[in-house]
Amino acid sequence: MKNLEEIMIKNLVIVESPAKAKTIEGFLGKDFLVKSSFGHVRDLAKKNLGVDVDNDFEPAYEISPEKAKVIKDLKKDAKKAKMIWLASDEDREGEAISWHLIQALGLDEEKTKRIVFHEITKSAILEAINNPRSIDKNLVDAQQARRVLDRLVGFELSPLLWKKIRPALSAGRVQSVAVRLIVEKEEDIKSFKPVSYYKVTAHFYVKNANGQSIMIAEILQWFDTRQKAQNFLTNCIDAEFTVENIETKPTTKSPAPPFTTSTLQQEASRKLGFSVANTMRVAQQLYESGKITYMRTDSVNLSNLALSKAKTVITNSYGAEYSKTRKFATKSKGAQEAHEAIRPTYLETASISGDTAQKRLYDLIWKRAIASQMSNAILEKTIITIDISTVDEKLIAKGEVITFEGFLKLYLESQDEEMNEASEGVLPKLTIGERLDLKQMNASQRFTKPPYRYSEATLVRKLEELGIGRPSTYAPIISTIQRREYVEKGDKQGAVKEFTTLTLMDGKINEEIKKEKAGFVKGRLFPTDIGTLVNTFLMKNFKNIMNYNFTADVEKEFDEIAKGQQAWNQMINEFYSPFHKQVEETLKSSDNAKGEKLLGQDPESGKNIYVKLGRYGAIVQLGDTDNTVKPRFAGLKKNQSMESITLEDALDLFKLPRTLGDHEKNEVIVASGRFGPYIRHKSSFYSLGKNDDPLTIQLSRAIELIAEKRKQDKENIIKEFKEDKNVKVLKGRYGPYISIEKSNYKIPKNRDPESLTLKDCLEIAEQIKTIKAKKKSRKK
DNA sequence: CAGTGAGCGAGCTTCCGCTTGACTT
Repeated sequence: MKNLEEIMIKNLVIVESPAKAKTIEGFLGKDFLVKSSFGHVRDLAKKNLGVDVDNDFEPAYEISPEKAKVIKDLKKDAKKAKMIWLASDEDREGEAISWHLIQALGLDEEKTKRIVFHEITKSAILEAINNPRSIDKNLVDAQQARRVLDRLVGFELSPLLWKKIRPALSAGRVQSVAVRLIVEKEEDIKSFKPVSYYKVTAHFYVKNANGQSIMIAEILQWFDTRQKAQNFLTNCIDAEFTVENIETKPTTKSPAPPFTTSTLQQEASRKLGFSVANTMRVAQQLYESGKITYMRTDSVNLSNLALSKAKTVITNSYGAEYSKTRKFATKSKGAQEAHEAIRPTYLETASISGDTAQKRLYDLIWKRAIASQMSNAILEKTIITIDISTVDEKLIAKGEVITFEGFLKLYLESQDEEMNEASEGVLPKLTIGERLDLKQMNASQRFTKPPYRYSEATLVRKLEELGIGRPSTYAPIISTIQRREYVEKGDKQGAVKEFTTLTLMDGKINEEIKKEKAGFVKGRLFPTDIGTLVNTFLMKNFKNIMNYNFTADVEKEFDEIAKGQQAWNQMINEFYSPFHKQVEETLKSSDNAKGEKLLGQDPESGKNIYVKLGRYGAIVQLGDTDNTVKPRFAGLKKNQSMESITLEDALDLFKLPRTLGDHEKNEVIVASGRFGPYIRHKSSFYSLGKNDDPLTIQLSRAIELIAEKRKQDKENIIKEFKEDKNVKVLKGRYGPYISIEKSNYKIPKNRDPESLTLKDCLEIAEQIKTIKAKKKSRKK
């Protein structure tokens, strides 16, 4: 039976994703075999440049090693099929995938057809089958131009960094600009000078249904000095407050469009605290289990089927007045819209089974998609203007009441940063001309805020805004720039700030100094020394590549190629000739790219002290390298940076290592290493505590630390063997393990660590070693 | 988990965009 089926394959359809293949196969019936290419199948040669720059930029393509099996299987199926339908995505990359498939599979054009659809519905697919076309070579060429340009930029700039700064660094059209954004944000924050101002608010007693309450109004103008604020309050001491005007106007709020990759990443970060990578991992699980549509998309479009389904769901759950069918248009630069927006596959399914993360992300996607098809919310905004008899300034109270919830019943998009405290709620019923009874008036000191550092999600938003990167690359970009150590994710500490408040109450003005702790923010992106250094180097020598518009500009050219108005290798030539010259000139210039900076002279020896980038990070150097005497080096501390370190800081760093004295007839030395400050004693190492300062620590404290560590080590011993002192069973951070000389081995779960014999230990170690060796050889 | 850093200079590193898999017989 199985054989019969295989022989009778009439049609082979190739899509990009296996989950998609499964769905489509269900629509098409038994005459169609649907397979997946798993994305691109060929790429430029991994070694060397992969592009022949002397021969019209001829690309050297090879089947990606991890795709060898895919190609082998597809070849087998293609041989048996009467017709092959290439159904990769309808965009530049998708067109190229189809073209590469023809080449890699050696397909006969006579029996090959290209079809496209951008929603996975039966009707869309049948329509596609009925309207096949041939490969759009112009679109393929646009992709080749994109690919070759990225390779040339990446593989010429990176080696330049290896020579000029340090090995294994990288640069590219996308990652280098992402780093630039973060470096420049940090510069903006550093140069920011907060300005203080005074904001005046008044509290009035008012009557409402429950008796008495308080209404808050504020002066829209700010006072730039304390004196002006105080003068204003003084003028108000004997003032009368009268309702001058009440303005009420209806306004509406519209729902946000359904999710794209970028908006999903942002909202999951704000509402669920997910990292970009986590969001994508969970979304992939939802997609593979058929719960949501494709999660890498730049489109806000929903299929007609989804629109009508949403209408039914909303009408049934909330009533027809809550439904409003909307078509959203994509705004973002360079969007290619090969897919639908991200939405639940079955809109009638409001919640799913799965783990907590899956449930929460699904809930977010469902609410966002449904809300996007709901009516506007209708609000009533009220503005009450209050006259002050003694001054010109007016007090304003703002209120907002929802008269029809609409989509707000379900979902409201969050903001990235804390909004100004707009106390908008229900206002009391007042009449024009009514006199108001003042409880108190405050003039409170505020400070303008520095720019916000990027989080992963806000960086993605910025990149998308600039048209840099694609839905499939936002998460990898973020991990690349962190893996290269250009950028670090860290927390922003909230600093305590003092501010002045003046209060007018019962005819008197009181001054009070208050303290306020600014919010602690998690997961911000900070540039590292090396990130800053590489950015400075690239900005100096490759301003054109680093330009925020570079991608947008070359995209315009890719579009021309796609329209057949320009040959792709001609476009690349026009870019490459000057670019390559730039690279060669930069290589020649004996530029000091290690960021070396003279901090001053050592007051004792008069030798120069520099800060620069060493092989393992930033270091300070005492003495010059051209002398016969070897200079001294010391690494910077964790919280120091090349940019801000001073001569005094550097001199402190050279005070280590220090000898504290003798203990057990051996010297006790304190020094600073890769993992922070430590004590060395009898060739053993002891880390300093959090509150110990290596510059001031005393011998007594060091002895204490040594004793503590010894005690801890003893407690960690589960088992020792008299026969072989090198083998031990120990308790570690990740559970019990076997230590043999300097290597550690995890104990299998089904073994009891207490009862292991020496022979057992050696056997376990041997097993783990052979498994590891196998894995290594397979990787190669 | 390990406590370096120049110089000498083998052989290595690197891009962006598409997609998930993962050992045996």
